[in-house]
Amino acid sequence: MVRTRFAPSPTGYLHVGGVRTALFSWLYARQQGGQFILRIEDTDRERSTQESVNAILDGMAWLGLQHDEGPFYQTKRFERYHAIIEQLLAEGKAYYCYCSKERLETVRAEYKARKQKPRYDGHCRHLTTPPSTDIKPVIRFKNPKVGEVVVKDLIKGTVIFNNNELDDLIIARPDGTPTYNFTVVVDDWDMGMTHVIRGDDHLNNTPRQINILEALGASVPQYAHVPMILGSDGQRLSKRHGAVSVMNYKQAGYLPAALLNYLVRLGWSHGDQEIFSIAELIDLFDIQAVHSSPAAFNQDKLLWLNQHYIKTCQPSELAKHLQFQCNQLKIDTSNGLSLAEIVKVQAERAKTLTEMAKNSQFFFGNEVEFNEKAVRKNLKPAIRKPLTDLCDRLAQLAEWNAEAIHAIVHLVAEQYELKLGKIAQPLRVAVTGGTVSPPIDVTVYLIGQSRCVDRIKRALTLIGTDD
RNA sequence: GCUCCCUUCGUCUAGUGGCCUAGGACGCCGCCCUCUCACGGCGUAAACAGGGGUUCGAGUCCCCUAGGGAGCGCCA
Repeated sequence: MVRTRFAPSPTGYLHVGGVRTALFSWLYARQQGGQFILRIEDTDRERSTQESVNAILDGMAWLGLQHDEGPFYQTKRFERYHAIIEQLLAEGKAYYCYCSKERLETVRAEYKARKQKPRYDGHCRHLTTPPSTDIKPVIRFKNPKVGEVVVKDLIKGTVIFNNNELDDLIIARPDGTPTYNFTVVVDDWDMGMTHVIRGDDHLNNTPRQINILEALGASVPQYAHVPMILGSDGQRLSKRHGAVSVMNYKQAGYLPAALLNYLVRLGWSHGDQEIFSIAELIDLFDIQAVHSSPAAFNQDKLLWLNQHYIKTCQPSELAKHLQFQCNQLKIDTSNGLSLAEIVKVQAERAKTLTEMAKNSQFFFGNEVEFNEKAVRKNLKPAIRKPLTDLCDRLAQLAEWNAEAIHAIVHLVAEQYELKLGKIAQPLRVAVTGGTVSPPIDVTVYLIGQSRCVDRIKRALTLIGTDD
């Protein structure tokens, strides 16, 4: 049974890079009929917060990346870690180190001066009796001094590390709390992880973890180190590149399906296919086909995908998302107009739901805000008569539907020998306040008869008298 | 500095020795459609980092160089 996990540390928001890793992990588990586990790595008590935990949980839920087990919290597993540390100590596979931080720094500097990788020199490795010192010791793992560790990475291929490059890492602090490289190992082992899919910044940690695993007599999982995501400038993706937290994307009006589709195509592809449903991904995704090189995040392409999903999403479903956006923007939608109807006509003219909400404000409320420039340009004296006429005809229209409205607009245009645009655009400004909207007939139809008539009348009062 | 990773259009990518005068997508630019904005359709420009090998033949295999990145914590 395949078991994968996502193991973020709750020290901030849920980053899109983390989401991509989680997605890969989740897809692999789903595809293999395995299980996906969520683990919160909160051993850094200084920086871990409940808000961050919530952000992770909320983000994963929003994206629909459901875990089968967990969330497990490392802070609740300290007894287990202690027990393993005691065992390693007893077996002579770990030892107390009384070196001062100052000494450690000196040692590192010395290695550096000798053009070698800075590391611990194993000073306390063979101590048989504790030295007389006030220093509370840390506990270090006895890393093998010779031989090599071969990592058969599903993405990076075979990577070989020499043990003499590795030092004896600290597995417990003076206060007894375990450190990262140790807790992951114990957890992955205890939780039966068969595949460890994580960011490639952990590739260098892998040989140490494998050594601990072997000292514990545990089996070594398969590894897949996924490259990180770059910003548009080729640097590691960070806040200064814009939104990096998944919740930012929710707020900004992106659909989960779009984000997921975008993220999966960053480093993975299936021929020339661009659009993938979740079901297709579960079927087609191949962890071994993930690129070993990093990829840059491209906002424009995400926007394109988002619009694609907006255009293809069920109106009733989209309406919920639009409602969320309207609430955020404090747009009152309680005037009875169906959001699903609005969504149908606005889908092809919005890349995000936030944009859609903003561009749909004229559908709500009674009053409309007239754009000064649009009024000046389109509501000129010459249009007064045709627009008045149009208004009357709309007011008298017995059957209020887009076809009938369409016919009336054309009729008035012909009557005054105006090109359609010459009457449609002033009408648009009159009923929406601006120059941009869906086709004028459906726009007028959706706004409704009485409101349209009221708005046109008001627009008529804005026309200057200088003719 | 050391160890490890990476390198096809601006970006995401196809490509697994001949099908490549390198394909698709986003974006850009142009044209068409058109009542606005869009959608859509069509089209243009745009890349194998450099150098050596191997081979009849290399984007594809090997080596070197250059460039980029990660790690080298009592952070995760």
